[in-house]
Amino acid sequence: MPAQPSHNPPQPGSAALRADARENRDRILRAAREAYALHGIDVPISAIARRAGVGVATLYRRFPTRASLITEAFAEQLAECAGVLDEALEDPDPWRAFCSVFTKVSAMQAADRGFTHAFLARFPDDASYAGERDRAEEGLALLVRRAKEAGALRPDFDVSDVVLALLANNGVANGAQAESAAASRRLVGYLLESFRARPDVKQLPPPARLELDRLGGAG
Amino acid sequence: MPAQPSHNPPQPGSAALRADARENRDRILRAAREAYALHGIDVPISAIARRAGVGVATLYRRFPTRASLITEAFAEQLAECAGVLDEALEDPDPWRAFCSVFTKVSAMQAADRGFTHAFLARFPDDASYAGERDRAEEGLALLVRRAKEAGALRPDFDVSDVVLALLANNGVANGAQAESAAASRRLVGYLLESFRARPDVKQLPPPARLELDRLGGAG
DNA sequence: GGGTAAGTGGAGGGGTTTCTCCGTTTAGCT
DNA sequence: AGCTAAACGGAGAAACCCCTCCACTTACCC
Repeated sequence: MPAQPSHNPPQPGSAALRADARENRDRILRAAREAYALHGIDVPISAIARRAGVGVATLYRRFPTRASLITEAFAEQLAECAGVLDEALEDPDPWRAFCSVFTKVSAMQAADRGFTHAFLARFPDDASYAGERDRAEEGLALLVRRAKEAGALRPDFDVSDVVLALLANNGVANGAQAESAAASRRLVGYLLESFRARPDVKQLPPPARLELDRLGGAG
Repeated sequence: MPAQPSHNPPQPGSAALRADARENRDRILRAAREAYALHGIDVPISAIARRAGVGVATLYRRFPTRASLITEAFAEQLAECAGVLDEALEDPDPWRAFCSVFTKVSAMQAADRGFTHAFLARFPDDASYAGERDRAEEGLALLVRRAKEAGALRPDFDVSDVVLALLANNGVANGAQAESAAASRRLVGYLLESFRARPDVKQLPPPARLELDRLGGAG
């Protein structure tokens, strides 16, 4: 390693930063996550800077645009989602796997006001996440197919119904204020019950063409 | 009628207005409804004034605050909701009545982006709607009780689950952009199926304490 | 310790929004 | 037709927001 005088390990996103700058960067991300969880993504940049104890200029040097701060702040939770999916894909019981993903992601939505907006609406903007998104969609489709083949998930369930359910849960999570966790749990209970395969299936309205991108955020 | 020189009948909300003022008031309300339906309640006042062909000052004279314009603009749809409920209360089949209310209100939500926000969030602000709200809650409770007693609605259904379902549908309506109508129909289909009484009821998470007021809008 | 590039914070430009002030216009009664 | 109170519209004040510029400070290598 001849041309690398730096001796702090180059971590992704904060490589080759001076020690104080790195510290500030971390505090900004922490402050952003806290603020977004409490008040949603509409929190002004200045409020995040104040909470982090830095000036706005410092924030803007690390995160040149508002959207970049948002995507970075939620990268961790996005990874957690991917982990939930991976874990579920290893579960031998397809229905339990399906329930697990839906339940856990819904709980994350309910716990963090800004999560869904960042998760759904900011996805297409940043090309670096395109691969991860595709992988998630593939995994989800696999999960759904397995659950159907096992006879646990109703046959007319569409992959887009996952998005539908997440949007519905988002509406509850953002609308129910203090009760959002309990409300979300109950909605998930209802929805999982109707997703379950039954002998007397009734005709459903056709699925909507929902994509993970092209979704207008709410909240 | 000695002390009433006016000969235009005093209509609610626009009593004793000069002819041109009344005309403008109506055009403002029409413009507001159109704009809110298309773009949600975040549309700036100036855009509504422009669409109505009046100046901002004219708008502000009739509707002293932004919120007052919103409540007035949605008064009609609110009345439509009340009509839907009244109609359902006269239906001899309680389950059909229940489905009808949920389906129709959900369709209204999906058709009009700003509807829910105005409907839920603006309710408590204006005391004049308190009576109407109480009446709606009573009617809804009656509808739910009847449907349960008829053995059509599952026994552990809570009245707050109506709010839960409307919040969920709102999330879909606001998030699914162009597909919101189809998406909403499908969600309603799923939810109604899980609300229906069944022999093999599973334990649900407990209901959340949701009230029609105290709801943070998502919109 | 000293030099220097990297980092910092606050002031403010440019944009949007809600709401107000005030000089001008007009409906409607006589 | 003339008068007057009612209604009008546009400019702009006040409060936000996102983002940038620039004079000052500080970490880090020698």
